[in-house]
Amino acid sequence: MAEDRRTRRTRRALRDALVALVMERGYAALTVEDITERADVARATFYSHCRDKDDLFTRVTTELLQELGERLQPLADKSDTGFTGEPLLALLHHAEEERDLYRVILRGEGDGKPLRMFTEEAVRRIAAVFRHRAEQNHRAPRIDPEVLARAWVGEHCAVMQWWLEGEAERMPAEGLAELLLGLSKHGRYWASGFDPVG
Amino acid sequence: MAEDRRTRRTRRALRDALVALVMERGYAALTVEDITERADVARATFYSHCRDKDDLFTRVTTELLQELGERLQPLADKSDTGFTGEPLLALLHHAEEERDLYRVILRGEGDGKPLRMFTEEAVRRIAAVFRHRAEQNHRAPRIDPEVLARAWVGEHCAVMQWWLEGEAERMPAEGLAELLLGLSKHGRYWASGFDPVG
DNA sequence: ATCGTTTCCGGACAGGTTGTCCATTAACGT
DNA sequence: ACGTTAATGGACAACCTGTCCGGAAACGAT
Repeated sequence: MAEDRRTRRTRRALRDALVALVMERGYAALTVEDITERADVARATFYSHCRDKDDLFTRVTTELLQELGERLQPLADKSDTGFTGEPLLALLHHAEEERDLYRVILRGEGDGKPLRMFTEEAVRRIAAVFRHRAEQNHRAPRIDPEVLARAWVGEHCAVMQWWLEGEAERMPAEGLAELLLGLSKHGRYWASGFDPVG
Repeated sequence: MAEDRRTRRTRRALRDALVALVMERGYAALTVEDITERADVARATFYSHCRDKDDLFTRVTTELLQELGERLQPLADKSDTGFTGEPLLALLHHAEEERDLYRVILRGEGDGKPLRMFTEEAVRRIAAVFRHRAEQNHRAPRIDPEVLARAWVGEHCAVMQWWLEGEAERMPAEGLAELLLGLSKHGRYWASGFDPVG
């Protein structure tokens, strides 16, 4: 009643084939047949699982997001200050484990929907954090939490992408988390060793 | 000897048709024939100008980037502190004028190349600014200028996208420039009215 | 206004990809 | 072992692509 072993195998194979091939040739260049061939699955079978290429990518992204959510769940409750330290670190570790998939998503491969799903989800979470802060804080925020969240996500995605794309050995996740926290707290002027005048 | 009036007309028509149609239906759903039909140009003519759809989008993006560069050129020389105030404002005004094209690019439409062209160009410029600062500054930067630049671009693109996608009347470019400057200088903790503890 | 050149047109072409169908075979869970 | 469910392979029309061509039209320069 749970789930047929065959469907599990097929879906996994399609997922892996997709990620591998996008890394090799880029999403746009891929044919459904390329994917099924690599996955060692009949082309007709593909269509009994997904509407099309985009649909496959979307499903894979959804799975990833759900898995990430399950990891963040327990951590979000503990730290009331929001997305500091532990949750951020969990994200980075997850990205390291699923490196290729993260790379492919952050590059904006596909119709752009996967990246949009990822960022929108992130914006929702982070905006909630900023709003939460605003509540239990005396001062009103200087900038709309929604905008702040988009800024946060934009910066973090860009840096994460740089981190994941690096050829050489990567900086440890802990180091990157420190770096990002520093940026959030003090801004880029501070980070560049520059004294703001204005 | 300059350029044939016909080619100018054709290229412009193709460019406008592309932008309009991507806004309406999204890049992926477009056919070369859709574009030529909207542009009122024969399909064969399209191929005497561009290799394919992606090529057209790439060319359009190149033009935009060049135009932007020409506007930034004179300003970059004046302000030695780098990308503060005027150049940022010029960027925002340019984005406002070419709103739809900017939107389409920032959404990551196409094969993602246009967005990559845009961000890579931006990273180059901004990284140069951070390096320049590092030189004529006593303290060494706390974070690699390259990373700092990617963070800058990620944040700014995200906020710009939010700004350009807004349905209602937008905040004036001057206001947004202030906001972004504040983020660069003081970080998001400051912006959220939150006192960094660590 | 004419003339040589360049671009545009429109129609046709083969090749590849898509998404759907179906009858048959194989694997599954119980 | 049995009934059910999924995978297979092959065939199908529809569509889109990129390329080619001869003829018509627009161009810039004289």
